[in-house]
Formats: sequence, structure tokens, C-alpha cells
Amino acid sequence: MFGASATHALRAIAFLAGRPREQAVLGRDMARKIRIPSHYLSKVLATLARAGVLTASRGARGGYRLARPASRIRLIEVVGPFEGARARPGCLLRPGKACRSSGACSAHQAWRKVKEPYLDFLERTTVEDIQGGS
Amino acid sequence: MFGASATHALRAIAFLAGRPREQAVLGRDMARKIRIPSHYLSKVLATLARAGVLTASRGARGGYRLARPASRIRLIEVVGPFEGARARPGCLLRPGKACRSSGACSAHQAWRKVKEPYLDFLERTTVEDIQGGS
DNA sequence: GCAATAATGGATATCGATGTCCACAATGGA
DNA sequence: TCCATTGTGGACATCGATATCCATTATTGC
Repeated sequence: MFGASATHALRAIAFLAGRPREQAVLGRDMARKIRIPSHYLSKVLATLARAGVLTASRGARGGYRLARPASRIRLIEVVGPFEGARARPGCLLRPGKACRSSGACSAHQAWRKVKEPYLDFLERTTVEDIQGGS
Repeated sequence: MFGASATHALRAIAFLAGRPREQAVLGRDMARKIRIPSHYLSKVLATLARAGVLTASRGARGGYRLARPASRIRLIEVVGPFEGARARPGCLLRPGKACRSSGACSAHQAWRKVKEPYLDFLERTTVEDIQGGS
């Protein structure tokens, strides 16, 4: 449903959320645990750090941690930086268009039943809801 | 939500469904009406023809028509040939895996609320439900 | 200050999706 | 039969996403 980068981001965040927050996790350890190429994961994590979702610290005893408690990070913040406009789907038949009730496309009614739960998922689910086992 | 090819397919099918079925529509006319590059659309339509969703006829008075009444074509038949496995989404955090209730990933419960309406949309919505104005 | 540790940024490679072009095959009508 | 019409198939170009590698920068502990 999401691209590889956004999926990697979700896996990484869910993993981090399942660990004590005061203890930083090394990039290479995380890569090994969640089975993602470490050089690729580092790019993903850098993007999440820029987005303010996690913090990265260098040097000995460095690593990554959540920037906030998992219950206060919504999934849209994790997925958004990678999916961009895709994380705010509009009209089915005219991608990129708003497709409001007035002047809606012919698939509007049927598509709403997918779009609304999808937006709800991104806006209302928090990282705590998907956190992995420690 | 879908790739460009699947979206083009949906637009073309919705357009065709809004026309009298006994009258074939020219590829180039359809391309102009729904604003899709005609050379690309022809590839998409060829795929749909192979999938048995529409029929193509060559020569004078040729063109494309629905293979069946719009009410008997489900969207999965239109989208499936282009989206492949993406049209049957499984686990959020482990793409490609089944993620059944037993041994489910940590996002299973939250993700179900998106996945189920999505699958319902593809399996139960018909082309008639999204057909365009004539 | 020095050495070890770790993340960062840039360059590059690879792959699939998107999009274009054109010669060819098939069809219908005169 | 011959020609205009119309879709088909293959080759090719382009672009963004995915992925890899390495030199550099920042930080900690001694």
C-alpha cells in the first residue's frame, strides 16, 4: 500500500517504540533486527529525524530515539515525508484534484468508503498503536 | 492511490460505460476526451482486452467496447492487471506476507480498518457504480 | 587532544513504471 | 482486389524509487 521507504519508516518507528525510550538504538542494530539494508535505512532515518519524529545522535553511545512518546506521534508524520501527496489522496479518477461533493467525479461516492478510513488511519492512529514487541 | 496505468484504466472504463455499448469508441477519441496520451492509452486498453474486460476491433468502424454490461464488471478486474499483488494488500509492516490473526504483525488491528474497506471496494464495486456521464 | 564510534551527505548504480514512436496486422468498404 | 482505417506489438527513452558505497562530520570517553 505504501512505498518501500514509507514501509521501512513504519517498521523502524514501530520497532523503536517497543524499546525503552531513554536508550538510543544503533542504526546497524535496527537494520539487522528489522531486516532492512542498513545503508538504506540510514537515509530513511535521516528523513524522519529532519521531520522531527526521532532524534539522532552521533558518536559513542549515539543512535536513534523517538522525539516524543509513541502515543503522541501520528502515523501521518511518519508516512508523510515519504509519500507526499499520496498520503492525502483526493479524487480517484482525477488524481491530484480535490473532488469535493460539488462537481465530484463519478466514482466519488464509492471511493469515499476507502478514502475516509484511510485518512482516519493516518491521522488518528499513533505509533503506540502499532508498536512492536520489545 | 493507484498507479498511473490503473488510474487510466479506470477512467477509460468509466468513460466507456457511459456510452451506448453497441457503439465502438475509437482509441484516439477516448484519449482526447479523458485526456490521456493516446499511445499510452492504447497499451492500457490492450491489457484490458486481454483481461477480457473489453473487446477491441480493428479496421473501419472498429474501436473498443465493454465485453459485458457495466454492472457485471467488478473493479478488481480492471485494476488487477495493472496493480498485481498491490490489489490484494496483506500485512502493512511485512508487505507480501499474509498477516492473519494468528501471528499478526503489531499493526494488524489498526490496518484492518483500511484494508477491509479497500478490498470491499475492489471486489464489490462494479463499473456501473463509477460510470461517467454520457 | 586523540582515537573510537556513529550518523550524514553526495555520488552512483539499478530497476520498474511511465510515456513515445513506428512498422505491421487485421478489418471493412468500394 | 485495393485502400483507408484502426488496433497491436516491439523497441526505445525517461524518470523517480530503491539501493549501495564511501568520505566526512560530529560526539563521546579516555
